Amino acid sequence: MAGRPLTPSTVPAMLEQSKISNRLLAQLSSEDFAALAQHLIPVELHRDFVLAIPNTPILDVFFIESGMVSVVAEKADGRSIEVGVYGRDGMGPSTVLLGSNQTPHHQYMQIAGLGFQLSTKTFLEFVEQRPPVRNLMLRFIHVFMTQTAQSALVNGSSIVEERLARWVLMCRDRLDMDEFPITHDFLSMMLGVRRSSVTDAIHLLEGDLLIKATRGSIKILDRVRLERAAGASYGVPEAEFRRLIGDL
Amino acid sequence: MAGRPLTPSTVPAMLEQSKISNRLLAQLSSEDFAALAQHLIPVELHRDFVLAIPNTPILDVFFIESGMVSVVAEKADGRSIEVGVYGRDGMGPSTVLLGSNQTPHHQYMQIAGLGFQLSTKTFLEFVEQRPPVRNLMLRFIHVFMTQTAQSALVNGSSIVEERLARWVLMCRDRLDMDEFPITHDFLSMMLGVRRSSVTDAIHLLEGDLLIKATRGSIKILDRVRLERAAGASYGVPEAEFRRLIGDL
DNA sequence: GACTCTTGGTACGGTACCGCACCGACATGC
DNA sequence: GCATGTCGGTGCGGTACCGTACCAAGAGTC
Repeated sequence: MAGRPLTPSTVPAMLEQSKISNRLLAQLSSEDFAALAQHLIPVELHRDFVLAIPNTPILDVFFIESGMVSVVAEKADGRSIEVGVYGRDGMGPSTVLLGSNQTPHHQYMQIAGLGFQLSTKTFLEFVEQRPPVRNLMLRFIHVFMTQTAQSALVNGSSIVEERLARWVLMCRDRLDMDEFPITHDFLSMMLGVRRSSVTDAIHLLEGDLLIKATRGSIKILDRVRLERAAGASYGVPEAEFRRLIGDL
Repeated sequence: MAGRPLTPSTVPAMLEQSKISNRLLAQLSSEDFAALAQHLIPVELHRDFVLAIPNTPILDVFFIESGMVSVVAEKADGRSIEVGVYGRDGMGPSTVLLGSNQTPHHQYMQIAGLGFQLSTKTFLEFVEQRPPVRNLMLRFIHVFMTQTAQSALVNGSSIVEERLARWVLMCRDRLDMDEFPITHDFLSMMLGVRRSSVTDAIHLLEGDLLIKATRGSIKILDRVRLERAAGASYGVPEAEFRRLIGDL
């Protein structure tokens, strides 16, 4: 595959599967990958880039190479909360695979990155013809559901400090950096708490030397102890991912 | 179909689709229903009947005719919370359709009822051959995901009184009774709060004459105003169900 | 009728949040 | 240099919960 001469139809991307970060694309058979690659348009996904508007037809789907997507549910009264995240571990909006061409949730880039775009129509036609691809995508959806359920669990039973530690770990898992740009204000929307509650929780984790926060950025100092700080909030969906898809 | 003589292979159930309560089975084409009906074993589902044990192979799936299933996530520290419910509106454990033969969650009958059982293997072979059936099931999974996301949202941003009102409404939607058996203790597990917080919330709703609680039972007095009390906590997954499947 | 178990009402102090607000530190642009 | 906007630290009173505990009312058993 590599080194095959460029032809007009393959100009947009001469992709080598071995260089792909996306865990789903990396899992495909080389044939499936080659066939899908023809449709993948490399795109830059800037911060706040919108992947889905609530209750609006989803025209394109995205495989994430880097950066992170927040999936956010909003109440009629304006309060909102993150119900899941994905990055190089997934694709979305995955709801199109379940026969719904729209979702009640927001989806936007929380951390800027790169990805591949293709039309929903093309994607669905493709997976329809390739059951193994479809099955892989469905397993990802199961893992994502588990993550949403975990959010429901911790939102109802864990203190902010633990939930913050979980969020930082989930972010770390999807980026290859120990430091990433995020403001207290955004975190407060993700966790569904007051901005100053986030500030307090950050100070607690900083006091234990687990993270170091600077203006607009958080850096992980001690991942192992950070997992301990997250306690039972972290781990279940991550284990499901490894069981059903592979290493994160 | 009706009145066809009983033969050994069809003895377990001579089912008429028009008499089925389950919303998914009712949506099937008459052919698909007839084919599936041969595999359906009518079962009584007593209170606390277990449909899924966490991280344990799922050997059978169930279409619910009456009663209600709680899907419960549990943290390592023992705290647990309900992440979804289903009854005649669905089936489960639906995760088998996503290629996972187990789930990290508990599933058990919260309100006793009736249903149909069939082996996971038979079910998966059946849907594999019948795309319309499969697609219907996947749409149900989308709706269920929406419900879990809504739980994450309200657990993080609504007071107990609202969440209780939501739970009562979800229960009402799946049973045809305005009164159903449930203790404060069970509700406290479902909502992830203290038992006496449930008692307090019940008293608030009773004070507004929205419900009437007696020992081990809750009765709805005014559904319209109860929806108002639930506020933005209730409605989103229910709208998705109507959009993608039909009347509840 | 006495016993036991389940269920629900109530109370206590404690705390993890809340809404709101203010101000200083920092970054960007001119 | 100054202006403007973003971001984070802090404080205040308030409240919706918490953990724990005790007791009474109802329901089933013998």
